[in-house]
Amino acid sequence: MELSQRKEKILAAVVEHYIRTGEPVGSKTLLNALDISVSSATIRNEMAELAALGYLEQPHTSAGRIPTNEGYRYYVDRLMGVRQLDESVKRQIEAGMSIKNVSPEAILAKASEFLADMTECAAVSTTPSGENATIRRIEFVPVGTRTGMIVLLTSTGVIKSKVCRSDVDLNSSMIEKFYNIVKSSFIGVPLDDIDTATLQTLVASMGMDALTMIPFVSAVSELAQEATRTMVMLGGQSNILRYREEYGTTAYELMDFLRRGEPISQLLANSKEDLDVKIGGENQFKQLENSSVIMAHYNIDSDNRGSIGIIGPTRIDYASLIPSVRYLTDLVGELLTQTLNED
Amino acid sequence: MELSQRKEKILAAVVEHYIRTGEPVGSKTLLNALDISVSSATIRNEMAELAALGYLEQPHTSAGRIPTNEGYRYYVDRLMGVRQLDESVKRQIEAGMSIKNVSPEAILAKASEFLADMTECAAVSTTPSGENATIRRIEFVPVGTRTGMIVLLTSTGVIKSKVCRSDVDLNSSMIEKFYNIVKSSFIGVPLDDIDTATLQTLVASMGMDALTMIPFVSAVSELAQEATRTMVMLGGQSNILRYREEYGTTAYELMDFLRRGEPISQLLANSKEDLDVKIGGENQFKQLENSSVIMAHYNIDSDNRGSIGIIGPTRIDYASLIPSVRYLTDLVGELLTQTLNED
DNA sequence: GTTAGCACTCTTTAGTTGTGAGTGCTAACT
DNA sequence: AGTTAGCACTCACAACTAAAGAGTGCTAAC
Repeated sequence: MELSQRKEKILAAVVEHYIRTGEPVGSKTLLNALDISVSSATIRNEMAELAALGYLEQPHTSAGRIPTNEGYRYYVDRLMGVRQLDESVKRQIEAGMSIKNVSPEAILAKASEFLADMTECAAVSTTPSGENATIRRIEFVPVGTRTGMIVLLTSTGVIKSKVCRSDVDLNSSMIEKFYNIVKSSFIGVPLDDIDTATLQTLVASMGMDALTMIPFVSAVSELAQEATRTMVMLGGQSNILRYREEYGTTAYELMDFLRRGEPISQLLANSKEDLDVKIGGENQFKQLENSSVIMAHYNIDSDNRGSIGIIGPTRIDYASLIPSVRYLTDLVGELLTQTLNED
Repeated sequence: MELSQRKEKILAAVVEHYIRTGEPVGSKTLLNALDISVSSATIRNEMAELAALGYLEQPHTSAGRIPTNEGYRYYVDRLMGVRQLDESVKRQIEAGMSIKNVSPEAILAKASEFLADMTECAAVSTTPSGENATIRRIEFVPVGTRTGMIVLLTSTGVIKSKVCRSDVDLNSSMIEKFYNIVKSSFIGVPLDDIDTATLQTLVASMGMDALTMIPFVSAVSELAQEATRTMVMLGGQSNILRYREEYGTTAYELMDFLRRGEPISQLLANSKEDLDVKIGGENQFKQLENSSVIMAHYNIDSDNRGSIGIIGPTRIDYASLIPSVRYLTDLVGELLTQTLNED
């Protein structure tokens, strides 16, 4: 649906004013905000048509107009200036993310935290998906008479470790056996393939050694699962309360939804675009019907991607937040690429 | 201040009724709740005196009475029956905490999460303090041509690891040198002593090897710091919103306060009692002036203790939550002792 | 197509009134 | 002296009314 230039101008002004003030905007207000030489009556007529087209709505008869979800959508797709990010903001983001010598998880946790503070929204991020990753290496580090730490390194550069406990005292022949098992059954194997079925056949084939090896083998399996699972990092839940006005009593449901992680993970994974905006009901989850999500994706390599996003009310400041999310996401992508590929 | 038996009965009834309903309680209501053969007028007189003594207050002239902080305090200290925990609740807690093969952090995170769900309050826990802990062992696991994982094991059984990156390719002589440094300068050293000053003298004494060793040495130092730092695990922030009524707009401040971690850590550490209840303003932080904190401490050994607590409105159900917090904390203490002492 | 003008709608705020819960006090009772 | 019935009093709360104000939609003229 193509709108006249004047309608577009009016729609944009309504959206921007409403985003700024949270108040329905009337024809007179627009007259001031808009440098257009028509009267308020004309604007009223145009607004009435915009309402008929479904881009604006009235909370009640004698109030100004507010954008509908379709109104926001039109604005985001066609009207919003693709603002270039201020140099100062860029530097602020870079400063915020200048942490080093840390794990991918810590980088992403920091990203959520920082993005939440910066945008005053709730922020989420997911760890790299690591699809098709295989086990590159496994090490066993004895730390006690019966305990050792197993370190797993994936082909995507992720390192996971876990302490495990043997039922009997460790000795060098056991460790040797463990490394044999690792070499024959784990190295080069895709992480997804390490399921309980595989482990059972493996254990079965070990004969009388099985019992002592079980803790080690299952530790490897848990590590493999951890390395596969994309984790969701959540930051700034409390920012939801900044928008009490628009959320009312549903604030609790939203916070609870965010906490769950799993649906967020789906939400982010379902988006194929490089950068995606979902407005209100466009989100598949009803808990988000009054929220907008701005999300971007980072790519470490073709098999290894993740997402970062913010969640706020539908009257979020799209024009200035979208570039921030994009820039931060790109930056995190670079940081992760560095971290994971250097060795 | 010693109250007459009848006054105590009335105070207890007011507290319990108010905790249950959230409504100010009047003399007639008490008449029903109390199996006492006096008239409402007598109760009114008694309540007036309790108010004069500072144990009760009136939101406004023509409303019933609600307990003051002092009222709650008297109730908690002297009136509340030290209820024995139901067997079913015990089993519920045990079931909730039956996770195995995980790190102390994961146990405590789970404890916060579970306790929050169970009590419908926000819950916090701190990792063991590890005072006076020393470095027991350090291992280096090569994982790439230039990267390796350093594993640090403390005398208290805590294991921390970190990936670090060398500026040059690793070779066996470097690793040997690293182990020499470890043996001479780290093993047996208290974690607290590993500060930047010590490291500088250490690096200075290494002469020309210093440059290549710096990443390793500083990684050890970071690990030592991580192992010292008590972390705060937070669960169920969203439960704050269950008490919108009592928190109103301060809900945001409270959530923000919880998120900070550091003050929580102080709060928990400042309590010397085995189990401690802080009511409203008894807390040193003004963000908690409308909240009560129930906290308990676990002891792994004399140098190694931590805390678990819940935070809710002052009209929290002390009688039934205190035993739950205590039981869970004891259980976590046992779990951690097992985890940390077995090797 | 645009605009001035005006009646109309509907929210918001303030003011009014009535109701009910609950108190505090007094005087009588045990 | 402690207890109780009785009653006047207070005050939040809800329901209602009135006035104000913002903003619209429509009509008729430009």
